[in-house]
Amino acid sequence: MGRRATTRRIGIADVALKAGVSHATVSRVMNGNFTVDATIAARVRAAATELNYQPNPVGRSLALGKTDTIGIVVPDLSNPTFQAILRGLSMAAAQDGYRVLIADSSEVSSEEAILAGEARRRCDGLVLCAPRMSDAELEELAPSLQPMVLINRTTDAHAPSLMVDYGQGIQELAEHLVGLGHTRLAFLAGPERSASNGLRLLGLEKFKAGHPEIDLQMLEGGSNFEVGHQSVDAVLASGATGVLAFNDLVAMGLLSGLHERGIRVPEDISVTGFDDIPFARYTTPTLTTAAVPITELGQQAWHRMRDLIRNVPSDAAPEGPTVFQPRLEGRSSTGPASAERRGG
Amino acid sequence: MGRRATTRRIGIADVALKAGVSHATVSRVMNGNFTVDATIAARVRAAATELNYQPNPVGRSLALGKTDTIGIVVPDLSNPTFQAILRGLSMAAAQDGYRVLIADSSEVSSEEAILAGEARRRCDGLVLCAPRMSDAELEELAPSLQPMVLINRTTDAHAPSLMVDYGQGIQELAEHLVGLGHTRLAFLAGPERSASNGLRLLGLEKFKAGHPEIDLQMLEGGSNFEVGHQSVDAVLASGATGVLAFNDLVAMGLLSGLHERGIRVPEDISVTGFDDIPFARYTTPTLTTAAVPITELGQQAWHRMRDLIRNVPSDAAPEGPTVFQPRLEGRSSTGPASAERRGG
DNA sequence: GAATAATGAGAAAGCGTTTTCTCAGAGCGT
DNA sequence: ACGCTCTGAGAAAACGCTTTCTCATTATTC
Repeated sequence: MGRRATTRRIGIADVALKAGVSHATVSRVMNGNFTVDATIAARVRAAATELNYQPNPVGRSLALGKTDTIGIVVPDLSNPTFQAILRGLSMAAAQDGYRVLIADSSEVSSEEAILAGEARRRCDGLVLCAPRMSDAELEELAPSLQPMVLINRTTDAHAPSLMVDYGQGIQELAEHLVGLGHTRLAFLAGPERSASNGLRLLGLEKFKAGHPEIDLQMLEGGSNFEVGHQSVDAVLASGATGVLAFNDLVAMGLLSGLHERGIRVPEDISVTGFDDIPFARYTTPTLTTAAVPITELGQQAWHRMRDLIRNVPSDAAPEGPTVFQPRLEGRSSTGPASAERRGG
Repeated sequence: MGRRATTRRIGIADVALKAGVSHATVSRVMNGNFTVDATIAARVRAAATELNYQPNPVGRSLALGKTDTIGIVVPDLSNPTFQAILRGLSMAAAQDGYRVLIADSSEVSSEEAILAGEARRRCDGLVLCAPRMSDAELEELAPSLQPMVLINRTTDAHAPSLMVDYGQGIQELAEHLVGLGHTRLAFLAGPERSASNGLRLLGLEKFKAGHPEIDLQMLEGGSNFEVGHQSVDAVLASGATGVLAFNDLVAMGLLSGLHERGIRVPEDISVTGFDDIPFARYTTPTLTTAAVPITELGQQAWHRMRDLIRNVPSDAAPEGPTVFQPRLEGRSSTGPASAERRGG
């Protein structure tokens, strides 16, 4: 038997009693079923407002087999990128009366699977944001997580996938620096397990192939301020005049570290970020970066999810992953390579 | 009758059938009830794993009268402060096996009440983050939202409340500027409806009373980058040498705008922020601000909520609001008032 | 005016659990 | 050997809702 709450919430039965009708009729009225006589409907509505009746969503969910909630699994909620996706998703879902449940895996990829499964059971669908789990695990898990939408990840299992073309974006940034006369570049890489870092590396391979004359060094890194800030020495040691940071956060950390050393940006060194987070317009100097329409990505994630939930035939949605192209956002952290450093 | 899913999820009944026991026994085993014979328990567990049985949380919620979920209502998810609270709350709640449901009111205070009520019914409790609704409305709503925790807001209705002492913080920042020799200050205010802006104004009133010699001007503002960026003219026109921005975002916008005009910070003008968001350490110059332990605030919100849910006697928790004191974080965006501007 | 169709509302089953109630059977003492 | 307690498991109610099924009432038609 269920637990009896200390003060029982008022339910459909109370309204039915007060209006002198059956549970069924109350339910019908509450759901706008027009097979109910107008007089009775009015009486029920009156009773409902008088008792301040609010249907219990849990009972509703059980009967209807849906929760009007979707889950989102993110590796780290402190990352502005994931925050923006969450926001876009949440806003878009709210438009259609859906709520968002959060599951933060704290970058612990081993917990991700359990977390995802648990979240999925509470929701009508799941958005997996750049999952850190292996391809094999993802594919194995996929069936039990449907309907599911992937962000910055693909899988052979059938699931819509939204990708940002980080490879193309980083290439454009590199080309941008080359166009400014830089010949020695450095890439401040991101986290090992990050799929988006892999895409950047792939893009840079292509870039290298197309520009054998350019010296491009790979430096170890990460994804936050501290990493950028602590990389000043490595960057200077590399002799690069143009630095491609993994993302805007790293770039900002680097900018700050360079400033402390009295090294001028862009006069001495040019720096680029990635993502175009809102802050990038307001750094000093303003940050050249590759803009990712991240909020739109969250929105799109919801739209794909909605199609799945509503069972829209899959041929209405694109088969392969939807790819978002970053847009080069030239600002003042990049400039012509300085004459003296250009030489060596 | 409930909706029959296209492919029925496997339920407790399937496990019971396979193990040759009753629903009840399966439930007992799954919940670690030791009144079940070890042999039978093992058989049930085997059946469960073989069928990959996962209890349906909705059914569970209905029977148990709890959802293991709490809701958070925020005025704007794009605000780093609310993001940080959300993060702290989510992490802390996850520790105790609770999930967080998001309700973003998009600063529309009229929707807030409905949103809150709806979220509450889906959850075991509600965290209201700086609600924009009126005091009267909040108090009227409070009973139906219990258990509830307030952040940056109080109410006469009984509910734990976590407050940041913005008044004290802004006073310290102002004192800091005065200590550096500034005599003409300006406050770039926040949104009208924001309670935290009201607290800052109150603090500044006190400050004025204690420093009749200081010229403190109030400038209209807001809470984001753009506002700070667009306020450069107003700030310059005010003749102030020290500017108290509503928060770090506004300060960063201002910093950027001043930089574009070639006005040096802190040599020509000193600027302070508020909140100490992670970015504040990495602006150029680094931002003097009042640090708010915001993630801890989210954490505390969960702990208060947990006490309410577990029905811990209220005398265990403090009666009045818990107040968090901001800590002055002196960095390089503030410096001695310049001789030439100090005069006029 | 009687047979038929249309309308509207109640009874009850079902959603998937938990938990109380109940009772069969085992263990034990006398 | 009989009655007692105790253990363990099944039957069934409860959680709060939706919806099908069913049937009573009224409207329609020849």
